[in-house]
Amino acid sequence: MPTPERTSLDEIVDAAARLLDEGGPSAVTMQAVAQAVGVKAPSLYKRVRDRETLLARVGERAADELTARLTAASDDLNALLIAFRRFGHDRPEAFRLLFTTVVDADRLAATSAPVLRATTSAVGEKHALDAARLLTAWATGFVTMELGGAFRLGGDLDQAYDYGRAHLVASLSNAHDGDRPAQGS
Amino acid sequence: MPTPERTSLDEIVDAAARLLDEGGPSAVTMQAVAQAVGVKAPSLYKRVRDRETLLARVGERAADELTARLTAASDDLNALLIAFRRFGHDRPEAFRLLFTTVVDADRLAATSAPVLRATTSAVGEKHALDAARLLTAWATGFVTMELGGAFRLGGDLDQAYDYGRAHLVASLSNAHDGDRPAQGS
DNA sequence: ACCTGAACACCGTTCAAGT
DNA sequence: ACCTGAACACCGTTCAAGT
Repeated sequence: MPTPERTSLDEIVDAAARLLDEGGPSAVTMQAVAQAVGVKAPSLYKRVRDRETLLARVGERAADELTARLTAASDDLNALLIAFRRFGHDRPEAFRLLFTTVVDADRLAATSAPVLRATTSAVGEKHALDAARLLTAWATGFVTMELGGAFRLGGDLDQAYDYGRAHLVASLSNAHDGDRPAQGS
Repeated sequence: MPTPERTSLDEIVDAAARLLDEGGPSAVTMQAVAQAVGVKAPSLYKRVRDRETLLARVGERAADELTARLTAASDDLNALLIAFRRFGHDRPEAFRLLFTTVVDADRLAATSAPVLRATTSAVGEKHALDAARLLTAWATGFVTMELGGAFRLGGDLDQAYDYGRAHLVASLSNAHDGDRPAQGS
């Protein structure tokens, strides 16, 4: 006689994401997740291999949310960089998880797509990937250091981000003109 | 009758750093550290408050090593950026720990000093801190993403780092001329 | 004064037994 | 077919007892 399902993978990942946001990775215990969805810890292993893959699922959700935010930023470099940092502020633990767990190649490509479109129109196809890596590395490092408290030499961090963003966007727009199609062609 | 000391804080932190390098944070158990220095786990609590502060000590060592490497890079922006990445490659787990644990302000200032000297001569005092943050954020993000496997859209990562480094150093050198003292004055 | 065995609370995970 | 209690191995940490 089959027992009715008392939860689902979706509900489990939801609960894990909520616990992560509220208390960091150490708060995501199998027991806490189980209690949040109304079962006992061993039942979770019917839906998920182990804690590590559960956290990987949470990381995938975070990647998808970031992709949605970046896609909504409409291929504008400044808007993309601002949306990226805002995601880090809104969901710091999810942001950290993104760069801790390994995300699959397809999802990675989806997240990168809006940035690549924007850099392609800024510096041309030839250097679009290099430019995208320059921008995402900078933004990732800035937010990582900001969240980790590594920026404590004074000054306004909003202004520091603006400085870097303006500098990068301007210098990318000015660079590599020779590699872009001539204007008006 | 006093028992002779069978270990020391230095030896304990050494062992923890070695375990971190070899197996990541999860390999740094109090039992493994204790065994490595020849005592039982409870004895560690005579020298260190708890595991978290032990990892903080390891992080401080890593910060000091990075400071030494950057100081040896002699205030040249390109050399600094290359040395920074090399540290990440040589000690990936220590690198990650640096941006996970909170390092104290004095040590942070010491690590930043060589970079600030180099950016001061590149863009002038007024924007030295902004420029230092731009460079360290980029390098931190690049190495973090590289170590985490977030760069998988193809291409040579050495070349990608060169691209970013050359772009940043050149654009910083060209920018802010108005804020620097006139040449030869 | 340092070290240790024993104990405690808390993990992740497995599995036989229930329905 | 899903759920659970019980159990296991393994953590970090405390503390009374040893020397």
